[in-house]
Amino acid sequence: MASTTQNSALRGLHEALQAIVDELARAGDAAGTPRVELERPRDEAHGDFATNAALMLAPVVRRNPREVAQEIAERAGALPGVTSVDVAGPGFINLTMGDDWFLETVEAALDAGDRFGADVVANAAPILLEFVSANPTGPLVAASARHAAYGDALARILRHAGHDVTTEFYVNDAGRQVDLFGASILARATGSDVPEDGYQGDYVTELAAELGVAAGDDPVELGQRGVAAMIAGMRTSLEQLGIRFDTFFSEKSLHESGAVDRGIEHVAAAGYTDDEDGAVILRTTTWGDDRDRAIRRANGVPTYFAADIAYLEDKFSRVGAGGHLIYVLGADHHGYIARLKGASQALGHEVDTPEIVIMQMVTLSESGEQKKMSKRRGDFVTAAELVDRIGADATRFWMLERSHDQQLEIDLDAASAQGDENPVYYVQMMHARLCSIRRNVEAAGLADGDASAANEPLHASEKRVIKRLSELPIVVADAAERRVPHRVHHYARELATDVSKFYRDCRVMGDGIDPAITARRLRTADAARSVLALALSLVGVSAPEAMERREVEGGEADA
RNA sequence: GCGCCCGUAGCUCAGCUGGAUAGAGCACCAGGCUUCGAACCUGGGGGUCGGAGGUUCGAAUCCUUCCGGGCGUACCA
Repeated sequence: MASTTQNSALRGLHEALQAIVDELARAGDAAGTPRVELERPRDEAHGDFATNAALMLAPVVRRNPREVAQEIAERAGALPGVTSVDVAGPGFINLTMGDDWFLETVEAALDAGDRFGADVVANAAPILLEFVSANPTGPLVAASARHAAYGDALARILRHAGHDVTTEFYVNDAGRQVDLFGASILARATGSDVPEDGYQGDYVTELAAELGVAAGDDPVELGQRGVAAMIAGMRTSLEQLGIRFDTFFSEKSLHESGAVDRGIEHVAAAGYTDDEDGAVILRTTTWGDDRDRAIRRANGVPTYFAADIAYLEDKFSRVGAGGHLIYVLGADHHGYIARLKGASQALGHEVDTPEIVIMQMVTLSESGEQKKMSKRRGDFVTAAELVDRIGADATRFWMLERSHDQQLEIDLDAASAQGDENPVYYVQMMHARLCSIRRNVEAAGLADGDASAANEPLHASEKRVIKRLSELPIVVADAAERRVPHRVHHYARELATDVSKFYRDCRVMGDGIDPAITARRLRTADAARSVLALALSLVGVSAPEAMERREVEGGEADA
């Protein structure tokens, strides 16, 4: 059982409110019980937290919302940490918390350390998470960096939330495209024309030189060697981003092991296929696909989709009963959803698995102009170039700035800037500043003061930081359940902003500051530092203890 | 044609499992450094949440429809 320490005082409050509502729902003979929300009111005058519990419950028990609110409020007022409750508007319940509650929250965050908000999911099923899976016929492109940043952050968040996660990269090292790649390499090496639909980029020429290609080489074998080289390069690019996959899964291995043939037999034996002029067709329209799909051609060769079926079956066997599959696919793959889910059911699995997340496109712009990207023409920005230009932390931070179902445009001018335009440095700076405060307090020998002797109320800015800290477990749970790592990115920025205000209003040490206040504020600063570092780590961004001092621009200010 | 995603401030976008006066960053204007890091902070201007209907006590959020943009629609991989 997860301890309340890890789950924070806020989660405890949330659960207590839910319990009150559950009870009133039962008492009111309601069919179900609504899920109540606990949120931060926009206006701080409304209290520290607010809940829509009464507004949710009222319709279920067919009573007046304000009346229900009054009833909930009476009970909520008795909850630990709550100092006052009031009912406002149509039936909002506003809660104000006492200083003790805030101080406990700080201690809870410090006790939990990097396990704060961990193990928050109820059903921690094992998850096999596949992402990137870029075609190995070229280098990793900048767009793939979005998939990489998203998938890796999601894996980190899911693990923190309690899931056992395996990350996987599916390598399309089989089929016609690999042969075509080999033929393109050979053509580049020998100076002949690249085949139609072949790969044109300069990287192919470079690769040919690297591989020491000679005129008589076998294009098929060259294709395999080329793929191996591209995968090695992708691994390097991913590692520059701090991303390491648990497994690279070879499509070719499915063909070689006979798994593809077995998959075809499996769905055929289940009675879901038709023979069409010698080809084997899977009736995916049974499950909502807009057309049936060939899995074996008339010439006997299995299609790409047949390998997908075998891969799906292999994944199911590895993740085990109760396990869960997540595919992260590009927007240009949305047509796969129906057929993949169809294949899953043809194999006898449940409807809602595998889960497919569609990532929208990302584009890069510079000087107000969008950069074109075409892999065939070889005209693209690689992930490695992007990282060289703006750095790994900025790449990951920017790639996670937006929801995955939103198209994203990254302005390279802003992303490579060292100043205000670049929020990643703002967040890191706040972390460095908190580290600096601790260093200063330690140097002054004030780090071990008695915080409990502090006898003035907490400043609003200090309370605001602590409220934000208390929300991390909820943010993690939400980001994990809804597969939205950008929530954690935004959380980190909000926390950084709160830290900045705390820094402004609550000097930790200095002349005239009571040592007890110094001790208490240092606890808050330490907790904020710990949670900020944790949030950054969940999105794969580093939390430096110090940053290079930035020189004053120009210098003519004094002139 | 059909299918999926999107349309919120000048720009890039949060908010979308319905709730209080629609937010952030950037850009713009005006201020602020003798003390823990100014990569910062304070204030200001800027919105028919693409349009129109509907459901609801309440809609940026749900439904219908139209308009606009992206992507897809292979016995390619």
